[in-house]
Amino acid sequence: MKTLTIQENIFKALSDKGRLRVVKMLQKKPLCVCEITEILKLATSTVSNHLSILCDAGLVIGEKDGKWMNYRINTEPKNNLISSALLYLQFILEDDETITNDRRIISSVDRNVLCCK
Amino acid sequence: MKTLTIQENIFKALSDKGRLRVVKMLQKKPLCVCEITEILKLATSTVSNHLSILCDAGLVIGEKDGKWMNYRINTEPKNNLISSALLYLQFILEDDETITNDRRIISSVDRNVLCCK
DNA sequence: TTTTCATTTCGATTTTTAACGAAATATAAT
DNA sequence: ATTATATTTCGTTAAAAATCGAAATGAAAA
Repeated sequence: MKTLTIQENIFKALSDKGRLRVVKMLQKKPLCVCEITEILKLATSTVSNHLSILCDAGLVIGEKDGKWMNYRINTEPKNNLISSALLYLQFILEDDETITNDRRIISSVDRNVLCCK
Repeated sequence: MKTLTIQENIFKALSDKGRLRVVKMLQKKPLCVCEITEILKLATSTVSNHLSILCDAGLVIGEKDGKWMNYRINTEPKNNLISSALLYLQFILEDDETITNDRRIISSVDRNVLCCK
């Protein structure tokens, strides 16, 4: 059976506060796991899992970029349910305190400094 | 603190398959708890809880109607995030098997027959 | 006013989801 | 080749959500 899968996945993917923050960050620029980890203050494995959920929902795309994985908003969604959801996500939460703060941080950090320990 | 509340509630509210089905049913006509219970095949208390979550999210309105509570889609949302979410919900899942079947049932049942035991 | 009945609230249980650290993987740098 | 490091996978634990039945509520019907 298993109907409703696509939409269910989209809403489920967005029902987590952290994942919503990730989407709103990626709207500004692609990010790697360690950058997102630094901002969300979660374990790397947790962030990686969140990203795979967003990818499964079709909202986000992950691409290898040298040492890193670059995650970005899916710009060519197969499904118009996904593209309309992404459109909706573009204009919500723009003035939210957490979102604007997250974006301020990502615009000022250097991946090479942030990720190397 | 507690930012992201409104949107979080909307997505959380829609992240449950049963609640999504309720919204899609209410798009066709207002329904009482026992009608929805009959279709979702869940306990009355569970359905009542789902409805309160949808109401809290601002997607649905509950109104006393004689013996019953009528639940309907919120037609005058205060928030444009809610109204745009409701707009989005109008055109998704229209050809989904579960949704069309739910709607077929609600259009053919009589509340007075269905609810009196 | 007593009964009936639709709905809600409550308490408990089960299921699902989030989170973590450790280990595995894979790739770039040395 | 070996080391370093970014990410993923795995196993476990903790937190949140869904579900139920029973009891409470409240309004309509008798």
